[in-house]
Amino acid sequence: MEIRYKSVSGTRDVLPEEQPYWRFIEKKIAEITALFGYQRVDPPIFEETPLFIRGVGETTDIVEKEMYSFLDKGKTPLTLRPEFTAGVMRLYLQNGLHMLSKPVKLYSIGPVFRFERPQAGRFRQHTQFNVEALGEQDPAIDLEVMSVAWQLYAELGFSDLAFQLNSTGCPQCRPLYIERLKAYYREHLHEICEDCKRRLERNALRLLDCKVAGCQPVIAAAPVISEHLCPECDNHFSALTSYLRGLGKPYIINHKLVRGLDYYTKTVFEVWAKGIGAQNAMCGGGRYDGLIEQLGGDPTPGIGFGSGIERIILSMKEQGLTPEPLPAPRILVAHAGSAAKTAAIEVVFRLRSHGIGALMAFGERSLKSQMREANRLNAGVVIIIAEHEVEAQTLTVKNLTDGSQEEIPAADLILHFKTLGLH
RNA sequence: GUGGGUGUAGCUCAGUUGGAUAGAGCACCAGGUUGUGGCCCUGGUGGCCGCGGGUUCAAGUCCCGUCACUCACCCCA
Repeated sequence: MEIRYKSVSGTRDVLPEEQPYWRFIEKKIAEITALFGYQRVDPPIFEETPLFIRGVGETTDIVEKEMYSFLDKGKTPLTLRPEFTAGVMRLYLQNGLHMLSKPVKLYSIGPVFRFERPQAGRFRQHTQFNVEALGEQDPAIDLEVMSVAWQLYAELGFSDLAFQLNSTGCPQCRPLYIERLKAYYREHLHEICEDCKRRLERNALRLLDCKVAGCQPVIAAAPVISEHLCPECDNHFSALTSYLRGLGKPYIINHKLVRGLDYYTKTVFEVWAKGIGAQNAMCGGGRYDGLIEQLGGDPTPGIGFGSGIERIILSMKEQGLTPEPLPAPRILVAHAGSAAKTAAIEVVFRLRSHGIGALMAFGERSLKSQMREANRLNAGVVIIIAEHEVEAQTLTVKNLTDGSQEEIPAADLILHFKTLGLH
């Protein structure tokens, strides 16, 4: 066999063996969002390119070099969404959701696309669970949004979780802090790596999460943003942390936690996990109070997060967390002889029409082979039909768990299995 | 864009300092007496050894190139 076509770099196939993870996570998401009162929206996978340029930020890496952008046949510049937030904000404004009473609480789930070099826990197409709460500045909603993520991971079986938490300030206080940070770094220019020299001019906040060993002492002594917040941001942050303490949710204030996207203000947070390679964030998000106005709406606060499903699954596997199994038919119908095969087909369809899952043994193979198949498929019961059963108008029902078998009238088929509770 | 690692059966991998028809386990198929699974036994299907070039009497093995995958940096979920 010659493999002529293969999947595109950075994309992956989700095979049957991994499906239980996906169905389990989707089920938990549906339950938890319902519990918290979040409503699902599904924006399209592609939007006009300028939406993302404005929404994500012109100078971010995502916009500068990671977007899947193209012209359609009408020459309209389009882009496969690199994240959810911009599209959800567009959806919110265009459909008049901003006229609803606040907060408007929304979630989405689906693929996003970024042209990056793939590595462990990072793909060019990955799936995000995305939550947004719009129109509310109360720090209690920061807590609520974070708790959606928290509860999801907890119900999937994760333990010992802690939020990484920080505030990135607002347009009032952040620029002052950035100036302080830059001034500090200029005094230490000779001690930092080349990348940091570049960051100093392009994206100063990123200086704080450089991983080069030589830069660590400089980072450790750098000015800390939490000491440079304006009174409003400071109050917001301390209220949030007091709520977290009140609930007994562990959190770690991480002065080095910054977001790569321009729109974040005040609260930023991540949840870290093991088993996803050098990537540690299973979830990342924060507050973006200026974004909606920037996209043409009225000034509206907002907060949200994105969580990568593939990373959740990687981490579940790493930690040995198993999903619920998917339902599968427990009955296989085996047969020997052409009259028996016709009867077998009828039995399979009769079972299914009564909501009882059943599998047909295809082809004309030995009973032994069909029994092996039943075992492989994890069937609990095999119905055997051969010449004798056809003549006697009966069915042989074998229980694979204990090996017992009995012969029942063919007419009693449905009654028999309803009584067994196998449907 | 930069660096490291790896390319042998559907999957996980052996393959000794270059040497004969390229192997194992798993998976798949068949058989192990009349119409019956799991365990076990036997047999079978399945590989341009990533691709191209070079060195050599001889290349899966050595050299060069190339592509792919992978991990890490950058950045991010």
